[in-house]
Amino acid sequence: MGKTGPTTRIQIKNRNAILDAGLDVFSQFGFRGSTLDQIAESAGLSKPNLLYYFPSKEAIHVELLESLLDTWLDPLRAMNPNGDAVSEIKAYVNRKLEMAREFPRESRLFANEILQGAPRISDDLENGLKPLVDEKAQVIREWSAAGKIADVDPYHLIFSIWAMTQHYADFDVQVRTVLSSDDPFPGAETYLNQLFTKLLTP
Amino acid sequence: MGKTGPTTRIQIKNRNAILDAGLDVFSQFGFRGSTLDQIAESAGLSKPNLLYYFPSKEAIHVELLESLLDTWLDPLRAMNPNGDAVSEIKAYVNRKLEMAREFPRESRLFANEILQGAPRISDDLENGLKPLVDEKAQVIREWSAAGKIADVDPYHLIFSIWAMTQHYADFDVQVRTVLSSDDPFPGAETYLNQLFTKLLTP
DNA sequence: TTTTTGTTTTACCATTCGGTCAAACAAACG
DNA sequence: CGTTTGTTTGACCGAATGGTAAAACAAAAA
Repeated sequence: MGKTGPTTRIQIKNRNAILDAGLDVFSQFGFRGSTLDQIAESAGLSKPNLLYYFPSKEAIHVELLESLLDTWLDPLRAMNPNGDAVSEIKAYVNRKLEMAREFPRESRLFANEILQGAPRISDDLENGLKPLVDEKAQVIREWSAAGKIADVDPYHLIFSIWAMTQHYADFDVQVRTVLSSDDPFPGAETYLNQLFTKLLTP
Repeated sequence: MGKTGPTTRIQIKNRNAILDAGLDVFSQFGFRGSTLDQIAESAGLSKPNLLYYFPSKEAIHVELLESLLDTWLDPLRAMNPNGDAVSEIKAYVNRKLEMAREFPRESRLFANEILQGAPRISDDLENGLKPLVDEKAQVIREWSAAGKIADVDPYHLIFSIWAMTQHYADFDVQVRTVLSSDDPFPGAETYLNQLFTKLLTP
């Protein structure tokens, strides 16, 4: 794969297989705990073949993280400053909860990276996540000032949304142990809607 | 160290140094991502010397986790069924937040283990954590039934307390990036007290 | 068909890993 | 003192790790 070749179908297929396998493995063991052999086997390729598509273990990890952070922030981006304040925030909560259910591996990949000090995406946090959060925090602050929602710290509000929704993906094992493996998501949705209704209603 | 020797001062000192170093390293890289050399260096010992006090890498990890889970659950145990319902729950929240501030390494060690599927403490979750949570959930349910707090799902209430308090330890890097390295804990305490007051007041 | 381009495999390498062993060293005790 | 007990070290081992080289193989273009 010298230069930026023509990108054959087989390349697309194998790169996707590798990224999917990498997501499986990295999200479970973190970067340092994952091995190329694991990823290769999970992708159905030999290790040298895998390294034909990606130059290194780190390259797979970085590509996963960067493409992730974008989609991960989509629900927050979608929060509409001109919509109904309480509904917008609750819709954001529900979208985040939906992502925790649909993409638990992505959530855990991200959690692993942050837990370990975000060595590979601290720049993206600073340049991608922070400005967006600042912008949306300002929107929330204005909603508060206008009396459309209760007066809450917008940053900690956002943190609490992240924490409670991602908890169901990241701490899945613990949650299911406590709930005896019932599907936690229906109950979580009810609880979170109740919680944010009470918190935000002015 | 054959048998259960007399436990000299030097043993106590070195075992503690190893456990502290293990906590440092494991909490940052997870079990598989940590190496004995890292732990040994951090403890100021040679690797063979370290293995004179602990039979294996896993033994250090298990000892850390098991001694942790107990103290980790202390704040929940301390929730008094005969106290004032709202105050008891809010006191629990504050104790948990305090632990996240005082013992972030322990929080991250635990988070790492759960993230990776809790391979080494799933038994303790089942036999230690779950019964306690069941017991306290029952207490909360009775508080709800007696009209002392609002009607909330007790399990998801507990999950949300865990999620929001531990978030400040586990996602410390992200939180500090967003807040530009202000100490997040004072704001967190205010926010969480506000949140749980609104949620729980009947 | 030949040639070129793209793909996969086999064999391999240097380093790091968890862990062992025996010998050296230190402390305490008689 | 000498001996016993407890502690530390240096040398080492087999397995796993991330990664490479070159050749074999496949597909398509000429």
